[in-house]
Amino acid sequence: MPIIESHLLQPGQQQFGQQIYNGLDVCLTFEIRQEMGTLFNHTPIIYEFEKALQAPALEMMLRGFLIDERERQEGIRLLEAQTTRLDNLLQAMAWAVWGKGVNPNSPKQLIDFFYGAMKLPEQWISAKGVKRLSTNREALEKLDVYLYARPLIACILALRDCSKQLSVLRTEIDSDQRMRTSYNIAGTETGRWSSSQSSERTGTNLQNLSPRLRKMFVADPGWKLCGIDLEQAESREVGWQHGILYEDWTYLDACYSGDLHTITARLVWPNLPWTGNGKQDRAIADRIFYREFTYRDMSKRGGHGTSYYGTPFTMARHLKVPVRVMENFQKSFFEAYPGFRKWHQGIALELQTTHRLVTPFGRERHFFGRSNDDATLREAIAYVPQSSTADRLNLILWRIWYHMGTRVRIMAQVHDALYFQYRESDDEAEVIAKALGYFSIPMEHTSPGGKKHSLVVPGEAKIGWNWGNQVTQGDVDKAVARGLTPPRLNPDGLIKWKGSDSRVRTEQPTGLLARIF
DNA sequence: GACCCCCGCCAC
DNA sequence: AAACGTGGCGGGGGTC
Repeated sequence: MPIIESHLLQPGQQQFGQQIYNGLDVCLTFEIRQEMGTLFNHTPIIYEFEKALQAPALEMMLRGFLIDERERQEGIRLLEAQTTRLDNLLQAMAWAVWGKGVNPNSPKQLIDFFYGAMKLPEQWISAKGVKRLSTNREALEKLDVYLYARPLIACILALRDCSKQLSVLRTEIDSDQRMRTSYNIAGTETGRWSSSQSSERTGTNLQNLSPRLRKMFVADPGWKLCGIDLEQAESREVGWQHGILYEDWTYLDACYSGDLHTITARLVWPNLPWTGNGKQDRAIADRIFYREFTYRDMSKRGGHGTSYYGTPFTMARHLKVPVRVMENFQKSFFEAYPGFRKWHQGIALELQTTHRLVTPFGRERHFFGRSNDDATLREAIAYVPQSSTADRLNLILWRIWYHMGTRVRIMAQVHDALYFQYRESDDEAEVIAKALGYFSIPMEHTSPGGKKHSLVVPGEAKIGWNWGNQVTQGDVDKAVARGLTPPRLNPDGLIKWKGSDSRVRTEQPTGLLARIF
């Protein structure tokens, strides 16, 4: 709260009032810093690390990401046309039902419409101990069995999807055609960054863009984009915990095997005719297990939830399979990887005793929730792998920023992936190899028997001229053959880096060269 | 009109 | 009884 109501002052005085306010604010920060000195009984390594991250974060925030205006306008045009078409349909149907229109983005109106006027069965959801009527996607999909509601539901879900995408496409960008975000380095419980609209109130969160919206983010003229993901980062951190704490290396070994999900499928369903041959076993894992789900699908989607103490009930809902199926899956999964039970119990014990966890990166977190509450336990179980992955990625980001200097420009951070651009005139293979070199973070462990183990999380690089994935004519043809809506061509999009790229940029961002040169 | 909460939904 | 974690944003719709 400003100590002087700024609207009561003249412009000159207003500035003075804000200076007083800012001055006092800085004093508070200073006092907190002094107190912190007495709190640390060790080198405040994470605090120093986060201070170091300010430089690359601020650089990204100042730089912004170039927007291809033509692509943005085209996206808006297509979505507006689709919205008009769908909304006309929806309103015509709504009038037929209750003699007036309905707003697909108003839960209140939809509750009146579906559960009142149409008398469909009410769909209740419960969250944080509160039950409420819902018209979210899951609720509407349950109403989809009523044939007369089906076209309405299809329209509403499609319209929500359109409006969600339009809001991102219409986000205000800065006058230099760049979208800027504000990264908050210390904004989460785990050490992940958060991202929100910029300090000028332009731009938006750049960490939750759906893939089809990413195409409008493009490399600067003369530059090319590289994105590097951490491969199975959280799973490997989980496997590492099982190993260093309980000497169970089964899960980490499965991660290293090259196909975690097929290995899991082998362990969970040992009586299938596995051969030990990678290709043949993959084919077996790709057989249908239940409805459209393959054994491998179950291992992949069920494994992640089970790792984080998901209940059979929730996971069954998520995968849309009977609870019984998930119960059997979990039982086998825990037998296949005994480290999970020990790890979950170990964390529960830690919550009861120290209320505190420390990650392999030295990040300490105190848990203030009730230590016998399942919700607290789930937070704690997720903490170490999620936090470690954040610190791992940010350490690599810092190294690339610090050591590669002006050769690269860091563009974005998305929790387990980073994006930078490099000059098209540069030696592409060398730049990427150098960046990948910074992904090495050695962690070693010697088992009681003397066997050495190490944690390795490789980086996987992609390259292109915009942030979308490449879409070729072949991809379009494939979609048409399957009767799907064909995706839009994107020859300049990201492709997996395999040592070279023979492409040439086909689309130059519009109206920019004149502005820059 | 400013402010706030709820809802739904996007990402990793 | 509750039901897998971490975030941020826009629209609706209420209050003041």
